[in-house]
This record gives sequence, structure tokens and C-alpha cells, in this order.
Amino acid sequence: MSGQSREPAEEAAAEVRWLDPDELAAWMTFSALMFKLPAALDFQLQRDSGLSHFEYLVLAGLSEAPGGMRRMSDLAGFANGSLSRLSHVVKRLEERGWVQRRPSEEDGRITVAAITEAGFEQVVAAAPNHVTTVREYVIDTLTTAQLRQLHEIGEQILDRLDPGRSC
Amino acid sequence: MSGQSREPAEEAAAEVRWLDPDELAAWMTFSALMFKLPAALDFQLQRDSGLSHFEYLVLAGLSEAPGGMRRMSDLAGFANGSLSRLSHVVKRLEERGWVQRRPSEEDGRITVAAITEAGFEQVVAAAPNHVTTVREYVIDTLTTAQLRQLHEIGEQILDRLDPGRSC
DNA sequence: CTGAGTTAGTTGATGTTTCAAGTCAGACCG
DNA sequence: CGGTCTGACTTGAAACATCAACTAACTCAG
Repeated sequence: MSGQSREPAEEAAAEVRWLDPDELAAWMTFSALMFKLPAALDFQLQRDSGLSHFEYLVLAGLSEAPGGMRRMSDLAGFANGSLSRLSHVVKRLEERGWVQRRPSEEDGRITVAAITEAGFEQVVAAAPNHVTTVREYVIDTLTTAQLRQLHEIGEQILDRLDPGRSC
Repeated sequence: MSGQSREPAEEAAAEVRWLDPDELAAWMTFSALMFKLPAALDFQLQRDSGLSHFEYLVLAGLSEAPGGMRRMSDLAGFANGSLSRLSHVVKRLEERGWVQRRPSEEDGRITVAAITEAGFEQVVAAAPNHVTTVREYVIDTLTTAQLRQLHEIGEQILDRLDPGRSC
């Protein structure tokens, strides 16, 4: 708070449009969902495959890329994480023998991560259970219409969060 | 994710219903949303008020409780976190002078956390910006119908995640 | 009233994420 | 060419979360 000049509470409150009961209820639900669903997915992956969701995304991102390889910043974007976080995680995955890194030949600044045979087996083993869980928790709870709605709602919010992601 | 059939660990793989393109697209969008929206909210709170989202929820949960106090496990549920996590966080909030803890008089096992005057000012200062951000990113991007849809979708998924939460 | 069992919360070790700083390669400008 | 600038990472320290072990308070059966 310290950076800003704040008016006393009442004055600030006067300008704020608080959430009405419907809005609040919807937000509380959605907000709880945003905390619990990732936790549930993480739990399932950890239990069944010994992977965090982030690690799974990294391996999945590599396994579906051409040649099983991808540059770090690309992967970081795919897995929705910072480059620094990815770097640490890939180091651990490398220690477990599932990924290898080497500098790109075209541009020495770029690091290319490549999935190994063992890493590929790991994703192939993890994917069925994971997809089944995603179906169970999300996809199959919704009607086709709801899925379309969710897709659209998601796009709208993402556009607002990060304007200029589709230009 | 290519579903090649393999020998040992995958009697499951043959039976898995992979996501069709529409399902996959919807899931990817929703999934990105679940990672980016919390991060965006965290960022806004951190920048404007020096609080993590979890800390904000703790203070907000106290400030709206009768007497500004609430027992730990109750608060933990409200903020969607483990008791252990809450305990560490409340310790830090206590060091910052925003919360106080004391054992309950009725039952000595119970710890009651109470918000201080300074803590209350902190939430009051943080809330307007936070609500405005929630509006900007979520509520005001959606039509009334979409908000209702999102509410319903959220409820359905939460029910599946944690059956028996409304019994 | 005593001791096994349960509940509520805390703590310290461990692991993960973030943040700020650092390295190294290529691009650009004169 | 040489120097500065930017881009793509990596690293180590600090902040934070999670996990397992622990303590203290209550409950209740005998």
C-alpha cells in the first residue's frame, strides 16, 4: 500500500463498484475452482506418475514437438512458467535422465531441450491416467454447450489479461 | 500425445478416450486461464499492497468475520490452504503486526487469530484495487448470462472434485 | 482418575519457486 | 573491427510451501 496516496476508506470505497451478490457468488465459486482443480491435478499426477503438473507439461510439450525437442523459452511459454523456473525444473529432469540439453548450433544463445527415450516412456505412461482425470473432473461433467461456453469465456478473460496475444 | 500401444504398464492405454480437437482446445484455454489468472491477481496484490493472494485472503477472511477473529482451521478452509501453510503465514503476518494469535478460552487446543487495527487498515486499503482488478479481468469481461454459466460450470466441477461438500 | 485415542495446531527439514545478478552469444552502429 | 546493446538463458540466495514429526489439550472407556 505504501507506494500510493490513499484516501480514507470511505472515500475510496465510494468509487469502487463492489460485487453484487450474484457476482460475488460466481466469483467465489470460480475462485475456489482455480485453487482446487490445479491441486487435484497435481495430486493425481504425483500419485500415479511421480510428476508435478509442471513437470508433466514440460515432458508433454517436448514429446509432442517435432523431433522431441524445443527451445527453452518456447517450452516455458507452453508450460506457463518463467524461464528461470523451467531452467531449474529441466535441470532436475535431466538428472533423472528424462531430458537432455544442448546449445543450438544456429544460435549459441539458445538452449534446446530434448526428451530422451526414458522420458518419452514416462509421458506415455502418465498420459492415459492424466487425460482420464481431466475428463472425469472437467470435460465429462459438462455438456457440449457448456464446454463451448467455457472455451469462449476463457478466451475472453485471457484476452483481457494479456492483450495482444493473438496479433 | 500419441497413443501407441505398448507392452507392460498400459492395459489402460487402449481404453483411454483421448480429447477430440474441440475438447482439447477448450481444455488448453481453460488450463492456461487457471495458471495465468492467479498469477495476475497475485501480481496486482503484490504490487499495489505488498500482499500475496493467500495473505490477502487470510486478512480478508478475518476482517469479515464477527469480531475480526476466527479459528485457524476455519481460516485455512476459507483461504483454501493447509493448516500448516496457514500457520507459517500467520506467523509472518503476526510479525508484521497485522494479526494476533491466542488460545481459545473454551478449548485450549484451538488457536484464534484476530486481525489488528493495522491489519484492518491494510485490507481496507487493498480491497478496492483488488475488487477493481477482479472486475476488470473477469466480471466485466463477461455478460450476465456468461457469468451465470461460469457459476454453474464451476459448481459442477467442484462437486465432482469433492463430492459431499454440500451434505 | 488414568491412560489410549483424537483433535488442533506448531515446528523444522526438505524441496521448490522467485528474484536479482551474472554469463555468454549475436546484432547493430560507427 | 571495437564497443555497446539486447536476447536467451543459468545460477545462487532468499522466500515460500509441503511433509512428517511433534506437542499440548481434550474425550471417553473402563
